[in-house]
Amino acid sequence: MGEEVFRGNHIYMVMENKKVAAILDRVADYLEMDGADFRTRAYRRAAHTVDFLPQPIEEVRKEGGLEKLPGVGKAIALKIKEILDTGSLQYLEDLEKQYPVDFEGLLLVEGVGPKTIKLLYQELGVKNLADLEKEAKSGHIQHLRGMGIKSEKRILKNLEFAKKSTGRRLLGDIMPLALELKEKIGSLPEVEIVEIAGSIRRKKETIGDIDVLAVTSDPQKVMDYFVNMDLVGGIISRGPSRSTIRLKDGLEVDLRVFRKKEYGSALVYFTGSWELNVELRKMAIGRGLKLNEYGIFRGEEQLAGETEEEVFRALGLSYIEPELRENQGEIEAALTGELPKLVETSDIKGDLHIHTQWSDGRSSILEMALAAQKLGYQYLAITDHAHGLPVAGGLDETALMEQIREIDRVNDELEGIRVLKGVELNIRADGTLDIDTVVLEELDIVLAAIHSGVPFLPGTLTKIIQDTVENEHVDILAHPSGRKLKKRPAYDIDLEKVFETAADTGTIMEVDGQPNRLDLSDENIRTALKYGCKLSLDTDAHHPQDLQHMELAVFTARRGWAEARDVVNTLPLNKLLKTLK
DNA sequence: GCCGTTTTCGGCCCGACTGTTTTCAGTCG
Repeated sequence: MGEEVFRGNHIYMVMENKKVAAILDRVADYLEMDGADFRTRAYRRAAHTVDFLPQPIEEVRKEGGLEKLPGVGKAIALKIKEILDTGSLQYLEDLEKQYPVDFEGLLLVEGVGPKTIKLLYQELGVKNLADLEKEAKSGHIQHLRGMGIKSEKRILKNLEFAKKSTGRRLLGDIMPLALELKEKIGSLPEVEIVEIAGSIRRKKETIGDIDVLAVTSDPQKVMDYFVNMDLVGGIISRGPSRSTIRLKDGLEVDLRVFRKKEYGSALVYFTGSWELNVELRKMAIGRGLKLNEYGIFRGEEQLAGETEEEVFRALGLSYIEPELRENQGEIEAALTGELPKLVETSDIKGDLHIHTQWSDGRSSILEMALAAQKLGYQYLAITDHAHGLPVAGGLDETALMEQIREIDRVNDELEGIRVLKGVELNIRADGTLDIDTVVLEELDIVLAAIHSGVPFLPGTLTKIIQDTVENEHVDILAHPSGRKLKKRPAYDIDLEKVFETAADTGTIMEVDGQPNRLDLSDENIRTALKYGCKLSLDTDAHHPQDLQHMELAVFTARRGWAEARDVVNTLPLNKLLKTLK
């Protein structure tokens, strides 16, 4: 399963689940063009199920479990089988022939949806963004049914953004901006409460837009301020309770205003996820209630709404942390009181993956240690690259021994924090590690990782990683999947096998908090925990400021249902050292 | 197309905003 794609020296697995989900989603797009409301929804739901499946869809199929998946019935199960067998879906190809349009591109244009795409294609033959631009500029669109001059102008304007759209942004890049917006809006005296909702609050690894909620006595004034902020590039819509702007850098921001007694239900609703909202509303209906962003109602009477807690309680649920709200089992856990007590940033006692000037970092050992001390840590591990990674100016055995002595000196200088001696080994194509074991025995902690540019033979990686995990000197497998967000997918590794081995040997799986890594991913973390693996939440810092990325590692771990007891660097120093043996 | 402590048939989450409409469709979240 999984077709192999060669790119440079790397072999990537095209993930079947994502592919199947994308095809089902595209079918939904086409169905939506024809206004097939509920069939559209059915395909979307099935696509979502497959997308979030914790195991390969092929496996489910082999076990005969396709039709047991939520949202998958006879018809869609058959289509999934066809996709797995042939790599494509005849049904979709027929639809594509009927409407040969660049759906993905056209949908990027704000305000253009499936119905408009159909209209544009049938009336004007618009197939892609270039066609759309041509027809809009020549004034043909304004004469279409349901269109007008304003629609045409809007399309032209939004086309510019669509053309340079970079898609979703990284959580780590967006967070500072979101917090700045929150602060600006919160600084108005009329604003009683302001909060960032949406996928940022759920800490998803990539973000499509920013959702802001505010409670205020003067909505008019707040909206005025919002659409006129200096960051604003354009106003998409504006109303008394909701406005949408586009920032100068292209990102969309929504502001919605509520009354205090609605705030909790509004926050639940606009935090999402969409899938969770659907479930919550169904639960409300099942209890003879109605749930919307204004509260939980029996008839006209609002039973709950001011806080999230009371909204959940009214549905018989305990409070669900935003990071868990993906309709991935958290409702069931909330019903039975089995939600995890998620790890928090304040639980973290140290950082176990840090680089310095000795390899490709920017700062000295002492500078990193002082920065770590400021964060209240008890320890940090210096883990510079070993020499097998020439691009990073890695250390050989001699240099590493020298660094060990330097760390001793730094430790003598410091009080209240301990610098651990470590290294980040590079795993070679033949599976060997790039530092002699005699030297490894001098270290407190050993990380091993795959790095780009190593020409592994197809199909060998899983075994090599398993061997690495079994190596008695290796404590932590760093950024295990090797993915880089928006850049490259994970390496062709069967992580479940790796987790199984790691749980056996006690080797720790890293959650790397670099904004474009977040590796392991939330889904991977949940799987690793099921196998009984321990985690280390690290920053892979190359600069003192990078130590702040611990938050991203924690967010990701929380999305993976991790508790403090699953994470080794929540341990105090002495216990950590025992764990590392 | 899916699904069932109302149901194997008849439901399927729901509201704001815009632009085009004389009462609503499309889009978005």
